[in-house]
Amino acid sequence: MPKIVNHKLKRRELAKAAVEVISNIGIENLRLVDVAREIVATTSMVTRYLGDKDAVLSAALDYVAAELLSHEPKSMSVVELWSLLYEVLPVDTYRRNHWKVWLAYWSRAANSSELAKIQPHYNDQFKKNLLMALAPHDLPENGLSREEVADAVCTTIDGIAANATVEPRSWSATKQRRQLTILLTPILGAPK
Amino acid sequence: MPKIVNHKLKRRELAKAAVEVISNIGIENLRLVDVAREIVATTSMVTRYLGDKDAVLSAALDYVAAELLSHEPKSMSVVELWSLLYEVLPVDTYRRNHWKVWLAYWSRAANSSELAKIQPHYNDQFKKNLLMALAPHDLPENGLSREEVADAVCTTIDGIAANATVEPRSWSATKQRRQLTILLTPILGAPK
Amino acid sequence: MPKIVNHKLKRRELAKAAVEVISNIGIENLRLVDVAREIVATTSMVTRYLGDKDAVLSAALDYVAAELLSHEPKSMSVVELWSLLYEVLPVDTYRRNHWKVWLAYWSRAANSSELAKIQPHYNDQFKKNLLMALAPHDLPENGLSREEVADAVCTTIDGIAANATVEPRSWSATKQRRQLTILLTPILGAPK
Amino acid sequence: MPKIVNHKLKRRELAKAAVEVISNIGIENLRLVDVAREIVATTSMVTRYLGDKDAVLSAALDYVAAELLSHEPKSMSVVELWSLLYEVLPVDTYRRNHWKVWLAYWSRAANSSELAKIQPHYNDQFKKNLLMALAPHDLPENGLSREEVADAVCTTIDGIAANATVEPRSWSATKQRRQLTILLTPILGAPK
DNA sequence: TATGAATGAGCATTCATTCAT
DNA sequence: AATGAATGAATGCTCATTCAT
Repeated sequence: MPKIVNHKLKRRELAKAAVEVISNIGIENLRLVDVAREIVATTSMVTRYLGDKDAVLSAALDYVAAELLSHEPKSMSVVELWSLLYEVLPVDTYRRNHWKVWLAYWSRAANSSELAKIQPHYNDQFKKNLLMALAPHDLPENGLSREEVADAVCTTIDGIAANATVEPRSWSATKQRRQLTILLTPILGAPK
Repeated sequence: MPKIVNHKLKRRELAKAAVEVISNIGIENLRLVDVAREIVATTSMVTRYLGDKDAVLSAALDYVAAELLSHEPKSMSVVELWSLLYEVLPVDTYRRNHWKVWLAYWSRAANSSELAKIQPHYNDQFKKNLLMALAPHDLPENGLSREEVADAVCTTIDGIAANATVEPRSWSATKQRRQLTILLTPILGAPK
Repeated sequence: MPKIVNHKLKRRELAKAAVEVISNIGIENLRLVDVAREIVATTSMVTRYLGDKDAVLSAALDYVAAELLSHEPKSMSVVELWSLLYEVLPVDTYRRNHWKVWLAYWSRAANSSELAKIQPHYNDQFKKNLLMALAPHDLPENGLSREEVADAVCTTIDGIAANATVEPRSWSATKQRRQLTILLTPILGAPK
Repeated sequence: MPKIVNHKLKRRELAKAAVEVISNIGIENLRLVDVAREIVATTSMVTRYLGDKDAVLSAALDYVAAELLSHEPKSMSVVELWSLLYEVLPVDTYRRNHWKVWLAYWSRAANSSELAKIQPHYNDQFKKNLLMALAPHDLPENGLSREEVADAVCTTIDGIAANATVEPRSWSATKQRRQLTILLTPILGAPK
């Protein structure tokens, strides 16, 4: 009987390698062979387990999104909520690398209806988790629907992340958190 | 006798073509020859006047940024300020195309210190204009520095634009403006 | 205890699958894995039972030739003879698929002495059957040897089949039979 | 000003090279680089002037068809007509090589509607020339339409050529001509 | 200055074959 | 006997770049 491999695991391993490569050299320079070398595999294995170049980006996105969505959906205190949001920002190399994958995705998705289909899936999930977290809280009286609040959170995070990923020098962790606080306090209530 | 060409004009013409191509097929698929064909020129002219692929992107970005910065820096009424911000959003195909260039830029700039140098230049200019516009106004009492206010504006616009460009279907012009209003009213004061 | 398989049967099964694939996608696009999938087997089984690509084509040819030669060699009436010839033509999808295998064979055999060896074997058999069928009949007085008659029959069938397989639209069953009748009546005598 | 090349001529030169390669190693083994080497060019030139692999076959077919159709369409004596038909057969290496291209075409055209479109074009032209050649003659009284006569000629030639190309050893020039005579005399009248 | 022919490195992709189990 | 994982050579095709005119 032949060797049996865990496909899911292999895919995950290769997806992680893809994240590494994309964040290091960028999607535009990504060669399948780079992804392969990252884990000492062959190009053929990349195409076998992940597929073509767009599929590689897809898998990479899936990998980083999984992390964003890794926390259990549950109601949480205001303090927990804010710390969750702070954690998502590209405040260190690790997070920044993940955001680079998002930027790469945005760029390609803008011209690929196939890829564009993917983001809503993750976004919806993230917003659903968010709404669950907010569930028990009284939000400031500002006449916003919960849906609008969720969108505002996503928007703000994306805006900060885009800038901070491209210009990490001028967007310190402190500055990122400060901006998040400025924009979302009126909507979520102060982090306190 | 050599033909005399207006370099500046030729560059601009080619840069516009580059914007067209990037927004149509994406930076990752852009070939120099596509840019050339857009205005019935040759590849050689693209490299002569613009340079390599990164330079083409640079020129395209310059072209779309020029529009953002086209309005005269001057103080303006609150109404004027808000309408300026509304106009920047990717609410129609034309604007969306311009934002696609920004997304392409973010993606590559995240891995090219050369390209990363460019954005701050435009951002600073935009923020300077913004501060000049805000100059005579009393902002809401919220303890923010003018610098922070300007950053918040940029951040919000970028966040909305990123989402709306990738998913134009679910981000109507109305929804974009509503989000902008929600996030910036506490900071700039109500548009009214 | 090793599983006992009927080699002959397995070969036949795979050969049939090869015919299917060749007539569907063409020999030039045929991948061993396609043949395998056709009967839910593995590539390894194809190579084990049939061999490499040329061997696969060989087996496919053998499969379709077997059908041509399936009728018992025997003397037959003129009516029977003509109906046999009519049946060989690519008048329906099934027959056309078989002829596609012959066309594929011709193409490769023209440059492979190995493959070229095969056809004479089938042709001789077919002609022998034909001569046996003709045995009791008085052919038209035209001074042809029996060998030449047999060649003429083969030639005519091949010529019609080549055209009708490539352009089924303009070669209806009626037209094929008509052409056969036109060309062979002077040689075999009228069908009726 | 750059060097200007005669595209038509270059295409023709490359098409000839393609014919050479196809007849030497077969379409299934044809690599673009082989075609290129044949005339000391590069792969890029092949794709530039001819296109992809199917286009190469197309061009090769066009080249050999041009020869078949090279004679001026005109009415001719019976003797001239027969000698024209004799000349078309694969009686020598040169002609056989051309027929190999047709066999390669048949094989692929059977599964490519794109390629299948091509043959009728040449066939119609050939038949038109044929009809013009036949115009002044009284054909044998056999109740055939001129169209049917033309088809019978094509069919016979194709049938002989297919066999003679695959098995040149057993299909001498004499045998080919003899077969042609046998089959077409009742239709066209004796060659004499 | 401008053209476009020619180059050739680069890369994704395909697929027969090998081999461990 | 059979599986299927892994390999890696092979190759079509792309495209920036060079260069002669």
